[in-house]
Amino acid sequence: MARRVSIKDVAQRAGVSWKTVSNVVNERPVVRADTREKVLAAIDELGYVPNHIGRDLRGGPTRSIALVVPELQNPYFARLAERMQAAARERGYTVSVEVSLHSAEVERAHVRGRTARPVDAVVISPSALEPSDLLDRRSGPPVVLLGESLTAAPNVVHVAIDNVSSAADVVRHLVGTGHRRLLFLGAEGAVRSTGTDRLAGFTAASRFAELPLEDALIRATGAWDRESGREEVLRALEEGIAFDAVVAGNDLLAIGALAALRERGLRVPDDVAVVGWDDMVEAAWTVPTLTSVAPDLDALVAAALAAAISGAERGTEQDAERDAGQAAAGADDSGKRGASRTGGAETVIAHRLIVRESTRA
Amino acid sequence: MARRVSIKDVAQRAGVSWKTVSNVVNERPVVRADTREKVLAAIDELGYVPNHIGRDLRGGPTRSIALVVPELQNPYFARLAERMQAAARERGYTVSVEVSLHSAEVERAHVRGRTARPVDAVVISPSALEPSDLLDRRSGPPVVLLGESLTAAPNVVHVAIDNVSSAADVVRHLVGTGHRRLLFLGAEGAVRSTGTDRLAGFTAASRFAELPLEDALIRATGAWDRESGREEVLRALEEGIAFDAVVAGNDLLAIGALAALRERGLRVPDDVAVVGWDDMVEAAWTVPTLTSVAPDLDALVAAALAAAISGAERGTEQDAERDAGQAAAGADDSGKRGASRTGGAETVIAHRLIVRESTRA
DNA sequence: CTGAAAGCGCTTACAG
DNA sequence: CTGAAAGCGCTTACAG
Repeated sequence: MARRVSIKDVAQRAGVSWKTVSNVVNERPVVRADTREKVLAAIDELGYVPNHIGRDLRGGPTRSIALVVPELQNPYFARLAERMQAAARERGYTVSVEVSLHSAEVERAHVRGRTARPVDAVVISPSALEPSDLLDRRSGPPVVLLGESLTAAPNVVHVAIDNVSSAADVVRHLVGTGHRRLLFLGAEGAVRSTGTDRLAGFTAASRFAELPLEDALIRATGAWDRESGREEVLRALEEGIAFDAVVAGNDLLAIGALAALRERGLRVPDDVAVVGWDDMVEAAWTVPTLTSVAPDLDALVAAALAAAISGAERGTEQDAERDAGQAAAGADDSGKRGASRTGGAETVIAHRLIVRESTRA
Repeated sequence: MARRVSIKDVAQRAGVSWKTVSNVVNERPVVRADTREKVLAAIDELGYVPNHIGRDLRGGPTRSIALVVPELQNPYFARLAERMQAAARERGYTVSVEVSLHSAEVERAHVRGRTARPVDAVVISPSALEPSDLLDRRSGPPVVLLGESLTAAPNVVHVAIDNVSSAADVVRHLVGTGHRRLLFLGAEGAVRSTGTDRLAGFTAASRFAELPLEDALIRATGAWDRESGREEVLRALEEGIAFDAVVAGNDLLAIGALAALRERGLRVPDDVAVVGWDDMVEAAWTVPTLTSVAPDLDALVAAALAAAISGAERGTEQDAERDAGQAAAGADDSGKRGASRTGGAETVIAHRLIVRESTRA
């Protein structure tokens, strides 16, 4: 349909130069009140919205952040995305939700800034990313990792609950309600991840409580979804492994466990207790309802956003410094930059165990 | 961190003019093979990704589509978004997922193209949008409405399952399994919507089957989520309304109904059968599992995307035509434009009723 | 307080 | 086949 209305249309309508319109839009205090009114009126009549593309191209901050999640099928990520977008909107930022579908390539591209549209920062819940992807990068936007510290790398910070202690909390709760043979669902490979940290906490606490820790009680799953959880619990049952509780790496796996136990006629929590992580909304609606480790989601979103924005603003400053430096004399400012980029900051988010029917004594 | 690598860096590295790089990137067949190789090598070494912002600003297609959904908390929308983004990626388009949180203002802004970054088309699952929002607009991107035809408007098409007949299918299934007092959950207001169409089909089929249709059996809910479904069923029960089946406007409401019935000691499906719409993944995991109307999601995504892309391409052509016309003589090309913009196209997506435990005889 | 200039990265005609 | 020019919408110095 008709052409988009540009700053020049507004200028013409208001009878001023189009640079003046820019001054009004950007709330620069140099415009006389009546000129300002005229311009505002014209903006309103024409329904003008500044085209951010012009600004973006101009350089400087785009005020946009990419949120990269492995999938949106997992309601935890869906909720996270929804909250992050709403919270960012309030702060004048735009969040573009990118679904990686567990593709290392997609994750890498974002982390390295190899995307068609530049952003000021990327918040990523990594799934296939490897430490080297973060260490190798010679450039790229500030990165906020949701979850474990894959590795310490410059310009990368982490926001996560304390997965090791939350796992210990889970074990304590289970031991306190009389369970001893705990099956861990969702063991993962070598790269440090949410799963490896939860397992580490599980193992440490189990050892401390002198619980059995046979290999057969530590189970990997194909994926972290309902069906994988169900299949792995069925498999354990078929193998004749005895256990009186399932500690699942997330709620989806736990829901699958619930289904497997029901299929085999085992009662939850009487025969087997079940716990998960994430406190998805669904956890309050399963039969029986599901005990789960709940991250303080508001805090998580706020911290991730704050880190992204501060990274974005720092990034912009640095660019300014660097440009200034280059313009001045091509000076080597590596010292200065190194200082402001010390990475490895980790924000720990509070969590609590929401006890529901799947683990009552 | 370091400046983004631009087309000029590549040109310098390859020892050609930067316009030649553009020719290579855009696969224009005017570049000699060895020049081309050199450029490709430089692109690879530098990790150059064309900055789409430059293209966007240049005008013409951005190859990006906005998908506006009311919420991501509803797993149906989350899955839709995930699929749409993946499908679009395959076709060289970008999908930006925008959560409106049921805000009429946000929905309106997108439909009118009053957004900070222009897109080629918008696919929207409207929640608060009114017919006038579509009729009034004098400009804006091609719109694909997911769901009912709010109204016939130029440059707006619809993609949806046949909600009226799917509701009739639900009633037929219920009558066939011996149910007569059906409670409808999720009645909505005056504006035509998914809910009103499902209710219309429900009402028509009920009348045809000579089922009771008292006002008390048609229930509105606060929202279309689990808790609203639960509350409304509890309310109906408290009012002493007798019913032997619940027809819920979506699966979330149905899951709430399941919980309410369980709380009151009613057995599903023996005492009360329950059906929903959407066939969310969760429907296969509830207790009992939930009978649901499943849209052919692949077809829905494909149709919505095809409609958006064809709208986008048509839009671009028109712009070209218009510009040409203006350049030539400021000719009035309204006739031409009117013809290519005839709106009101509706694509009907196949659906089927997935029968699960919540309605077995 | 307002106006004219330069430039962000790219593409689209056009000239050589 | 390759190069130089203009312009998309905007902001950021700078001049009047």
